[in-house]
Amino acid sequence: MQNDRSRESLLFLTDEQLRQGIEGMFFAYRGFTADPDRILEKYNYGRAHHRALHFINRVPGTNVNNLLSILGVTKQSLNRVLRTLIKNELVSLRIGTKDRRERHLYLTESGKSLEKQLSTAQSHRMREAYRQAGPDAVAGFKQVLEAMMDPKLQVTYKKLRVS
Amino acid sequence: MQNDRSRESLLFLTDEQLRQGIEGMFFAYRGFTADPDRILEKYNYGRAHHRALHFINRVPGTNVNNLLSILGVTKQSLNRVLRTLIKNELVSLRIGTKDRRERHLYLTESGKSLEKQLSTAQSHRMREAYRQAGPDAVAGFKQVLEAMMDPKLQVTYKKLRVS
DNA sequence: TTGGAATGTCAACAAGACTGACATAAAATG
DNA sequence: CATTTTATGTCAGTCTTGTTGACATTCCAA
Repeated sequence: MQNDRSRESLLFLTDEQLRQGIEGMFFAYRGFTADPDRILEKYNYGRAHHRALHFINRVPGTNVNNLLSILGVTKQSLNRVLRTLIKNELVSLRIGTKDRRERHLYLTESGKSLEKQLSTAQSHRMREAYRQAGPDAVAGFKQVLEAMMDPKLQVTYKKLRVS
Repeated sequence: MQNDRSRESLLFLTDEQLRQGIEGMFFAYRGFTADPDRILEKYNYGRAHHRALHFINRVPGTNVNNLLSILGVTKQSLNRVLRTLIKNELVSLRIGTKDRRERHLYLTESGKSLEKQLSTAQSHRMREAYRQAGPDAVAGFKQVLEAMMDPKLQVTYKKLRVS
């Protein structure tokens, strides 16, 4: 049974198909980041700033540790980015009421504005790609992406979906 | 007519759907690079080396300019990587016969061996994701990826497919 | 009260991208 | 033949984003 399924699946998974997937991810990711990158450049920010803005917007009031586990970088690395964003008043800190060690992160109005600008640009390309490919393709796209994630990130991804 | 199509398309393209796509790309790309990254670390190479190895393997005998346009980096940046790979005898140079300014790049046996190791690891995850998602999903996945690329890279991508 | 967790900060470093300037060789062109 | 353009390499310097390691502060919890 297991054997039948494997054999069947392997039939359409040629090396060529896999290679196409690999190169597809590589080239598509370039497109995926190209538009926000152009905007970020104007403000002298980088992709790390974008990612922080995106997820603070997605999970307002998140603490630093949670953001760290989503972004998968070291606290020192994130801290540098957050320091800039706070200094420039795109992000605000609120000390936790329950646990006062925790810093809860929020976007300020300017932060929301920049995040909106970035996500609009990125969504525009995504929307166009979705439109060209059609609804069925989009469903498949998401299935494959989800299956490609590390299990832990898959959980993180799904949690974001629910909230 | 244009209007009908737009309205219809917009129906399934909620902000939530687009956001999911964005986060999906972000988390999936992490998974996509995770396995090769672990191997590269052992040899003190980075993603840039992997990309060079991948495309030299894909287009044996490519010249530097062609590789530059595929990778989308500066020659200084690529040169640093190539220098290391040539020094460590993973890549070999041959001066062009027709145009002797050109350097044609090839993988040596050790180069092929490392490339194989990396692509095997990366393909394994891709294969698993494909298997889990199924053939239809894979077709959709590729359609969306292709539509997400910059037009120029789309051409590059297709050229690789043909050769 | 003491240990540990959450957070922040400083210093040092590396990869990998960038720009700019310059060198060389060879092809192409007037 | 002289000049320009192309392909490539290299040096120097900068930036972003990641890393480790060390250490301080705050404060919850046993």
